[in-house]
Amino acid sequence: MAKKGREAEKETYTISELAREFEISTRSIRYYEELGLLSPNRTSGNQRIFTKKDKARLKLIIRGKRLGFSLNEIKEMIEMYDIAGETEQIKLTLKYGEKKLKEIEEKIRELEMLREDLLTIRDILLKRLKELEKSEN
Amino acid sequence: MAKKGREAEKETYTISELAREFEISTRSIRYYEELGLLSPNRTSGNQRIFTKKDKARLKLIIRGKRLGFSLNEIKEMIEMYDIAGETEQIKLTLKYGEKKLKEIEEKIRELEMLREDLLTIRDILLKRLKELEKSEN
DNA sequence: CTTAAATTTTACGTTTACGTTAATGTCATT
DNA sequence: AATGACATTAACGTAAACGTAAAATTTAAG
Repeated sequence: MAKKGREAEKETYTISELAREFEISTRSIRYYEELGLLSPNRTSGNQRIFTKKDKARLKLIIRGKRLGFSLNEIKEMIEMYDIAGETEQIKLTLKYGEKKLKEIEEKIRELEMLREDLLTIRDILLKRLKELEKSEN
Repeated sequence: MAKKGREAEKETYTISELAREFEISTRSIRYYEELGLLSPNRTSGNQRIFTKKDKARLKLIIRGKRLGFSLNEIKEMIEMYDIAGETEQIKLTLKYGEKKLKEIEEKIRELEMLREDLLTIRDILLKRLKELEKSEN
């Protein structure tokens, strides 16, 4: 395979590069590896090397966290990405995936309800504000 | 005011009734009160009595939790419901509300992305499954 | 009134998700 | 080969959100 014309974006990252980019600590990244959420390769000197895949995975972890999933739940979801296995395994994974999908859709619905609540409160406050400013004249 | 024809739904609840209904522990409910998220009245004997309002509030707390908000964030959001105060206070509250609204909308977007990811994985797994079942003949 | 079931406060324990040293090793540059 | 910046593991510490057990009321039912 011929080299691409221009330098490809960048193929690997150190732990601190990723930490900076995602605004988390290196400790967190190591902790995610400890729990099995990441498995970066190592240099001859035992330092972690993160590929684009690792980076994408980290992004997923962070997104999951922000959405209120525990690291354990995130791990289970991530394992879906790694299924290479047999029919039965795939079926189980699919079933689990459907469950997670429903949970996610439920979360979306709940967020939309919360959003409605806040919008209502905003309206109420805006009205009260108008009246107050009226009576200030 | 005349009484309604039929018994109204039920006006008050004990701590264990709410705990059962929401499938949480009484400890959690007491903890939420400790943090100031709830302020139920007491009987003459000092036991908590929860009104419908308290119940609605608890529901909000639980929803917030499921969506990945901390109890502290939830508290701040709940305080918006309680604003009776002056113009400046209302303006601050409105500003904070806009921020929260944006966060919520961002969460919705992220959940939708996660949903897309899972749907993609599902498709891939379904295809792989079909091929496996084909080759089993 | 008595008793069982429910509730209260107090207080220490636990889990999750990291923070924070400490002691040591690696990499890049001079 | 030495210096400084970055990395590694190990280990103890911490905040949030409860769990759990104990001892003392309170309430509901008989």
